[in-house]
Amino acid sequence: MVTPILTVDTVLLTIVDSELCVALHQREAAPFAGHWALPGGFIHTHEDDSAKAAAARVLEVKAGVRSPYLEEFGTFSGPVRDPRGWSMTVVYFALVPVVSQAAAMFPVNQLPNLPFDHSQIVSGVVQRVRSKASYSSLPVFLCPTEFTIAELHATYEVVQNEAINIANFRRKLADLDVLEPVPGALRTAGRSRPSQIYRLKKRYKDALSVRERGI
Amino acid sequence: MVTPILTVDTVLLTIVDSELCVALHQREAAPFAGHWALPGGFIHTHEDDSAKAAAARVLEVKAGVRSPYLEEFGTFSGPVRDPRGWSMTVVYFALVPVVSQAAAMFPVNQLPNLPFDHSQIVSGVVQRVRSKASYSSLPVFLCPTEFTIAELHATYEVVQNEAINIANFRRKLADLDVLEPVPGALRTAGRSRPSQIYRLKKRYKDALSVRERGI
DNA sequence: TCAATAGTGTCTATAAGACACTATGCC
DNA sequence: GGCATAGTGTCTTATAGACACTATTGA
Repeated sequence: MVTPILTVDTVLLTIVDSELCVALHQREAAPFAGHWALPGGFIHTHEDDSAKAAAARVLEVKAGVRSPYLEEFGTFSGPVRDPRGWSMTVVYFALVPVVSQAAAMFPVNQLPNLPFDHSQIVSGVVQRVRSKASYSSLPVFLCPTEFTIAELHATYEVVQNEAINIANFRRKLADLDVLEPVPGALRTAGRSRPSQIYRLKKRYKDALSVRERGI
Repeated sequence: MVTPILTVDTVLLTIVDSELCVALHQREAAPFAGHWALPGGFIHTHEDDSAKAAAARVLEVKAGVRSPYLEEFGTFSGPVRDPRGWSMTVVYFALVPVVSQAAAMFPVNQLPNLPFDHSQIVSGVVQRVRSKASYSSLPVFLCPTEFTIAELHATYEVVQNEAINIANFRRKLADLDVLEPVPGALRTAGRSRPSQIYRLKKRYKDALSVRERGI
């Protein structure tokens, strides 16, 4: 019995210029050396405590990103997806506010051709993120640690790819109960009323708050 | 670099005497030979087209169950969960109406001690199934191919572990639009009005219908 | 004081939940 | 006819969505 090839791959998402973007990495080794692909790699059994830990390591090494929101998406496997033989990859997705220079970011709907089944993986993840955004606090992980409601609202609109009524958004956001105002912190932009700055409550630092009925 | 041990495990659920039950299998080989555990095994790269196909094969061989509703739950991995070394398992869960004699069924809240992290896996799957039941047609896969609304209602109540108003249940079930009446088929039980027999519409044979706002 | 964005209040439409009601079989 | 369960109608309450309104700053 031949042992399958086992890897982890990561889908690192962030927003650049009001567009949802994914990090790609130029492969160094065969197969597909030189091609853009998702940051991925083998599990190092001597240092990784889990597949998720391996994914976190890959993100740090290949994209310069540390401890983002990280969630398992699922596995992809089969005899033909990798030319080297029967393979399985465990896919994780991560959301970060900004990305170091180490990673090249591509808008999710203008991707180059990707090797393996990476195109399919990205579109699956984007679908999942859109879906979870519609009923949870997931998109806050695309914002910096401190932000205004207007900024978070814009983030939701980019992820959902549709206009969201800001008044109702505020109400539902209050229901989620994930944010706290930074005391005394206001942001002044132009000549309008300054807005309150918020941050995530501690207990939601790496958890989601979920609503029964949509945002 | 040491290659991880890679397996699939399955959580086969069904309802026996109004209780949600899981199939366990007595392990033949070490480690934990003789212990009750989830049906699982290695991927056979020469015959399995995917990890999911491996899970389907395991279910057929170890539990005598063929082509049920089968969904990936997630992976569990790490250096200590298997005494043989760094391991990963991909967990799939299956829902079936009845179970062949091949499998021993245990109520999910009266399980024996299970090896590896199988207890944690079962409770995770049960939580996921309960959650999906609350907004989708998932529990129909626990019913035989033909059933009455009352039977399906009872199934939902077992899965959700709470009373569901039958009148509202009918309305929401109609919204899901997954069932069709079997023409002319009625079920008579006792001296009351016979009930219409329904079956799944073809296009939902292995897909779910999902509602925005709960069942 | 006016422009601009922050933030609140409220009306309407729709869906959920409770529950009374009718329907239809067998005894 | 009456018992039992199938199945429907409808009233009340909660939530979503639309949108008008007030608040607060800088220019």
